[in-house]
Amino acid sequence: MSNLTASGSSHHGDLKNALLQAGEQLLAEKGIAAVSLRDVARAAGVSHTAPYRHFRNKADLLRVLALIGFVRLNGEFAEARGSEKFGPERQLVAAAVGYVRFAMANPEMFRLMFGGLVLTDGDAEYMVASRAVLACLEDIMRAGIAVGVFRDRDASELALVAWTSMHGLVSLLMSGAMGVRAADRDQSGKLVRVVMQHVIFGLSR
Amino acid sequence: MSNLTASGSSHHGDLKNALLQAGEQLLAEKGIAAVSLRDVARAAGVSHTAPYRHFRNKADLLRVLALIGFVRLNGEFAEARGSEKFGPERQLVAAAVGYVRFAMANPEMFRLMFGGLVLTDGDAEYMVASRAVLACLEDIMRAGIAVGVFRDRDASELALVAWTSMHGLVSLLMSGAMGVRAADRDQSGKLVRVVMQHVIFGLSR
DNA sequence: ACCTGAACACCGTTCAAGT
DNA sequence: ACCTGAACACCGTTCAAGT
Repeated sequence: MSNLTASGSSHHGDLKNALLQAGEQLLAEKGIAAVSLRDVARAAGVSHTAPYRHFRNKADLLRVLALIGFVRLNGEFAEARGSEKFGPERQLVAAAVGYVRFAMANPEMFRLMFGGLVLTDGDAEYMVASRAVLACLEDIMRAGIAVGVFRDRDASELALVAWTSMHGLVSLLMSGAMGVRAADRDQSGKLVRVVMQHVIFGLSR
Repeated sequence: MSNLTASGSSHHGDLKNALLQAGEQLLAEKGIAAVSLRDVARAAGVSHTAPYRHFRNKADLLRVLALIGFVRLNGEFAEARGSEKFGPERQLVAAAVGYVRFAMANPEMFRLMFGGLVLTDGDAEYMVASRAVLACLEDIMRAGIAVGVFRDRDASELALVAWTSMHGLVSLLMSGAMGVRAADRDQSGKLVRVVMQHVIFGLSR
């Protein structure tokens, strides 16, 4: 009578991954506020107490989900940096565009990652994951300083400014505080470029 | 037998305000995730169905709470601009410092305002409230352009860059993604100045 | 008009118990 | 080791009913 709900064979070995997969899907579909641990378990085809074998509680599952989000975001950044035929400025713009694209494609994941609902104030894994994002930007800035296009300051300082700008832009865009509706993503591309143009101008010598 | 819970005489006329007041306090104390409509009603000394006379549902109460937050934030900005003896650059730094101070003093309120949990995707009041924040920054930028310290661009464009930067900084700071623990607010003051210095450099001619 | 109490369909979490 | 089912103390929301 137990309905094995789609999403492939799961109930044998790696229930943990099945739960995370179901969680990510529910997060994207129903939004962070509407995702319940019982729903996740249901979607994975197990009883609602089974998740407690693999996660301390609901917050812990969400925390791991956020970490997965950081891995995805890092991938987007790495891709931007990978296009080495571009100069540092264009790599920085590409990173910002990737940032926006990631947030637009996974809005609820983005909220989960930066909404502060998950944070244990000093969670080691979370800090490692988020620092990796900053590190990728630092690489770009360092290269730009070496070539002489960016100001000769601490690379981490410049990276922080860059991250701050693109994060603020995306964050405001997605919160709705900028008055841009969810449907108008085309215009946002232009917005990103305008803002990043100013930021790069400020970071350049 | 009904316990009239502190917070002054409320149960007669303006239950709506009493509920908002209780809501704001609970939000600050227990965090956005832990605030329940029943708790709010309890704190206001009424039954848990009474709030429905004044708010459509829980989300509606939270939405109004967020609007109150914007009023507070605007006050902080207005104060920064009010110090007219300062030039536009220092007014901008003052605004950023005020932004940080507000977020630090009301972290859960800040999350509520920008966390996207409340947004009805085009709520009129929300858009008015958030645009007022941008307008205040625009005034500063316009003044700076007129005096010749900022680049001669659209004031709204420069204001957007400024808002983006300070919001991103505060947002990352508070999410914990920057690895700064909640206790270290002193260092953040320095951080704000460093970032804003770069931003202003980019906005200046 | 404004508030209450019971009721409904949900939660997260715990725990004894099954294989 | 891994999962289940009942149980507990909560939710948000609705609705008939009271004053």
